[in-house]
Amino acid sequence: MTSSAQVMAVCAALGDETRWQILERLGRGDHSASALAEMLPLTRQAIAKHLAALQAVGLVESYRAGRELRFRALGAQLSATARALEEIGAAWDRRLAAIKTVAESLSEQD
Amino acid sequence: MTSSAQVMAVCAALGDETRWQILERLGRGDHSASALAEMLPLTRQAIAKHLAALQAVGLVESYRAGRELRFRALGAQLSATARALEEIGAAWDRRLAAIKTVAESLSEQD
DNA sequence: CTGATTTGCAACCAGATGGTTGCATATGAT
DNA sequence: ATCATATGCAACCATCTGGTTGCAAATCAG
Repeated sequence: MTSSAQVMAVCAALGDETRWQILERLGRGDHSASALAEMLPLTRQAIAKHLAALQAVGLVESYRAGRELRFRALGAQLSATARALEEIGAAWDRRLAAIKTVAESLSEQD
Repeated sequence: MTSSAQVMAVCAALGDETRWQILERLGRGDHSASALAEMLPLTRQAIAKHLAALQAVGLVESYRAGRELRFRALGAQLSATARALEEIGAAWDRRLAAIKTVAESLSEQD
């Protein structure tokens, strides 16, 4: 189950340009904070903070490789969040469709 | 088409507790900023700002009803964002699966 | 017209957040 | 052992952002 608070937290993590740039790189290959710092116009520490934020909501996981700590993008969390949003959106649309139906049945009095 | 920047903007809008509370109310019925202010422990102006943010990314739309301005939750934008995230998540998982396959074929040398 | 209600706008404030620099610590290679 | 490289931690800073108050303007009702 994906709680409502979890969905919000993941969205908050995804609501940042820099974090998306990091995720785009990680989506194509694992990298350490230092490696990412060489690809992006940012300090390693700034990137480390973003990676921590992403890891906190399960969008990324880390593993040691020698003396470096590599990060990997996790599709599972993203997909779970997507499904939760899809459901909520569908519920909103169902409500609107129901209202429209009522409006149409009322206008049948013409 | 849903651009990458759009997805980020929608996520940013969804990354806020108060905004979710507003959306939850709007998901069950249309309301004006003033009406929402009576349901939530917030000033009307605070709510108006949030509604503007939600409207800016297409999660909500407004219409006049007499002297009040009512807001309605739009499922379409939420669903579109969900599909975009789902695709990205799937791409990440495909990459991981491919790597795993390579690893397995290498270990067949035992 | 008058009064009540609702929206709209601007200024202001405190705390969160994205980013930096600097230094300490750990680990791999020679 | 030594040197280079990578991570970890803390302090600090500027800006963004969520929220407030106050007031003006528009609109419906009597």
